[in-house]
Amino acid sequence: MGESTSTQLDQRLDRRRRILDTAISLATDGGYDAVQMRAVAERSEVALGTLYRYFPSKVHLLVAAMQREFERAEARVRAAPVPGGTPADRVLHLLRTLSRDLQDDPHLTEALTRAFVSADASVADDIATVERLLTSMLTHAAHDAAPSPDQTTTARVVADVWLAALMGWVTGRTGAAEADARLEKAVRLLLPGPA
Amino acid sequence: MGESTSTQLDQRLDRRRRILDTAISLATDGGYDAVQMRAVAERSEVALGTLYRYFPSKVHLLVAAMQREFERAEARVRAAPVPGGTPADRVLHLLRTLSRDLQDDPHLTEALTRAFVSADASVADDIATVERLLTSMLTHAAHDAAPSPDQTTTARVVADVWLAALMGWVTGRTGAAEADARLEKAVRLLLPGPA
DNA sequence: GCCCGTGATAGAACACGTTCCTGTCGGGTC
DNA sequence: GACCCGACAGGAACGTGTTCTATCACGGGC
Repeated sequence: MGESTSTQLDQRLDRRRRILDTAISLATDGGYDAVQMRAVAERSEVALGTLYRYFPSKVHLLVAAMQREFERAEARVRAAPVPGGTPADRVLHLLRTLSRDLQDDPHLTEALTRAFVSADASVADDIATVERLLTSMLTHAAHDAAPSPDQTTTARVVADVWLAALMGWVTGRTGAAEADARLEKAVRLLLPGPA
Repeated sequence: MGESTSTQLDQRLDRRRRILDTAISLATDGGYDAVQMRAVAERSEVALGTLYRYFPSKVHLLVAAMQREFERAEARVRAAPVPGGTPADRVLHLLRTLSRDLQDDPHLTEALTRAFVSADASVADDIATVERLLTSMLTHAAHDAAPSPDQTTTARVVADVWLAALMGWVTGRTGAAEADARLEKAVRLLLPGPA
């Protein structure tokens, strides 16, 4: 019975993984609009109702996918120390790494960003998790030790600016270069670095 | 003929004004979801196709409404000098005024914010206009003279944080008080003020 | 006076997110 | 072994943003 229970759990986890994989794949190919719930269900070989049982909306699905991606990114960040002499340098290095990853998959970035910004109160928990992962990466890059409340606030401000830059880039309002420049400006204003 | 031409133009402008009024009214009552294109058309007494001729999408419509609201706000800001002894104080005063206006109409704020963040490349121009109005208000509050490029960048960063705070508030992720606190923190970090 | 193009109207039609219903199956209970 | 229950498959149905079609009204040029 222990075995059969774990098999059921395995099936459930496997379905969930397949769904998230499909969502990421469709998003990578065609962005937010290409992640159509019927298509996700078909390619994941689950019924539409089952998809909705696992993720109660398209936004939930994509934010969950974002969460998984961020967890992997955070693991990578934790694995190796962030290079750079000052907190500002290290944070910028981290942000540039993230930006590069994102720009490698523009459609995926567009899909996840659109989902993130169109999340409503019902997704607040998942959004909070993503926010925590991001600020955690930032404070880890800025300071080795546990961050002070003040440093956490600063990290959140940086995250805000990053989100806004991402939005500007996704909506074609600002080029990648300008987004980077604005981000650098903000970080140098906010974090200690060389004069 | 001069008269008839101007009559046609008047009709066009009047239709546009009616549509925007309706959108604002519906948004004020019920937020983003209540601004349904069929309802806007009916209450504005235009056909659905006409509505789409004037505004090619719901997002365009709401961003145009946002633009009109911001133009009015900017006129008010320009009309009287912003009180406060330091740039930081003045900017915070302005932001608090704006926040109060917004919190007076939470549904309208939700509607306009959702539209703003779900804008795609086809709305880039209107979005840019809104951004200009906002940064213009900010630099006007911070400095009397024409702003330097550096000051403009700072204003944009403040605008980014403001947008992020707005999103957090709209999505129910952060309370109004916390949003205000984060904004204050950011402004004091970014702008010159009392030590 | 007549014709034509332009923009308006009414309404059907379509796309996709979401909900709902019905039947089926596998696994635990007695 | 019979039974029951919860989860899933398959698919219809619904709501709303968006598009399309058919028709009409008006104002300017011949």
